[in-house]
Amino acid sequence: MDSKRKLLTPEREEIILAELGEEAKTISELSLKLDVSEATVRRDLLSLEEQGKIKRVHGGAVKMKFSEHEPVFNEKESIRPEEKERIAKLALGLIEDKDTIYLDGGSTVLALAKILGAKKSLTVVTNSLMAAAELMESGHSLIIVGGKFRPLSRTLVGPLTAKIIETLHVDKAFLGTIGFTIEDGISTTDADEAFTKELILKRAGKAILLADSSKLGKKSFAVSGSLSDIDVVITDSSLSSAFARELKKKGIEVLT
Amino acid sequence: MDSKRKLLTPEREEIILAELGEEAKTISELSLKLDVSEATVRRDLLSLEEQGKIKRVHGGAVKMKFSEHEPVFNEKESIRPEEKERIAKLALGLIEDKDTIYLDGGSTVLALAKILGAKKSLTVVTNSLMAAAELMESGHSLIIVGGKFRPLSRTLVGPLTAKIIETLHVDKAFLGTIGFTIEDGISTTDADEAFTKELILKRAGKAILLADSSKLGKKSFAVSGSLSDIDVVITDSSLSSAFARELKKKGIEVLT
DNA sequence: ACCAAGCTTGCATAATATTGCATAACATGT
DNA sequence: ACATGTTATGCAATATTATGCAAGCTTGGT
Repeated sequence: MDSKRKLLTPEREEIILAELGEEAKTISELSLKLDVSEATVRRDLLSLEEQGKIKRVHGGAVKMKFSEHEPVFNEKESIRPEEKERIAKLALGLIEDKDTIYLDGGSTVLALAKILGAKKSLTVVTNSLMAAAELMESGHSLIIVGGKFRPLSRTLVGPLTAKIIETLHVDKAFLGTIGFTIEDGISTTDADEAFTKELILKRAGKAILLADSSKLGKKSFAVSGSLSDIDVVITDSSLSSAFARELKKKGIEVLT
Repeated sequence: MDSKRKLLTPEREEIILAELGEEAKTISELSLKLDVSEATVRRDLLSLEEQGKIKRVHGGAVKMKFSEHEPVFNEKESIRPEEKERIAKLALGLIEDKDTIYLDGGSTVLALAKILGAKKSLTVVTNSLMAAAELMESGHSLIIVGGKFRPLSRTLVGPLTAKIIETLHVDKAFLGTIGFTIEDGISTTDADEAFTKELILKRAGKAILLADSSKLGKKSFAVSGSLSDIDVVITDSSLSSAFARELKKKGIEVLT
């Protein structure tokens, strides 16, 4: 079993994933198997956790359980699943254990909700029933913002959402959007939806926009806040460099 | 059982869940099986309870009835589906088109949510995500009360629910319960849940309790309001006539 | 009211994680 | 080939977490 040749990081990660496929493994088991120090195994596991592929626990790690629970709210097919997933993984890297975060509606943010199992002891506030369904059994503390239900996005929106949002503060807010431009910032098709987004922008320590590049430069009907409310934009690699430059000029961090 | 190495926390938890799937287990049984101290078993059980997966009882633990893997819509594990359905139909008769109603958690109220399609232009306020899922595409206007998510009942509970409930008024509130006695009225296992029930009782024109006869005379931990807050009780036919007489004496309408 | 069994809490200890740092391996440009 | 900066790895000191044990309190049954 033990090959002489030294294994590269991605090879080790592959093996780790395969091992974890069957059952949980301890650090020492993996260290022995891979013939590297436990410190290195920990670093590998850390990296895999950042990618949302595994969950570290005291003493070892387990594979992420794709909670294949019943679709309380059945899901529509998302258009670019792999890009959304990549964006979600970048967003995951911004979250620390014990954070209080806000999750907005939209399929990209939903992709983030699905991999939140990699973190511990989060307090998640959301207006998205899809995200809520995803997190029901995550073990994280879950707070749902009340309000009028908007069937199209399956989110809670409108003036009533202010009642709860205004009493809370979140460390990081992850928002989705329909359109995003330099001039107007984020915009959506529904005024109530925009209203709620604006509320949470004010209550968030850090506002993080998740938007695949198809949203950039597009403008929709109802505008929420301004560009200056956004701290970070996470998007995919087909972002034009001109757009990226503009954002950075405004002091917005860009991750791709 | 090859106890070759130390088990990781999630492994233990998984085994515990599997064991409980069959029947209730005592702490000492689990301690023996997992080869850890009883203190550790208790900590594991505590964690599982926080996740809403089990319920701890004196001497051991049992699996939660509303367990994660159970499909929401085939919630046939409800103990008496046909009686709940009959109760729901009676409740439906109290609802008029264009009413504003409140739906509480619990399987009996959920049965009512499932047949609300028979009515038109309702405004439905609820703290139950199960009911919300049911009504998502019903065409009725849907308002969800925000708050802390309680996995056990899949409802929103606690102080935050007050933020929205207190700004609303509903014509009729349909409540479920764990226990119902002449002395104390309705009672549940969770203080936050009780708190929210009490709130809605104050904001409802008419409070209607849906309770199959197994709930009557039973008393649980946390009491919500008093008997005088209830206007109507809908139950099944195996209600004792003595109990019915007591209720009528207090001015409560009884439907069976 | 009593007792035994079970629960909670605080604490000591062992196991595991994290961090900083030194070194080795690697890549890059000259 | 060499020097140089970068990354990966291992090691060790320190911090954190999990576990078991024991004292005191609570529960449930008689």
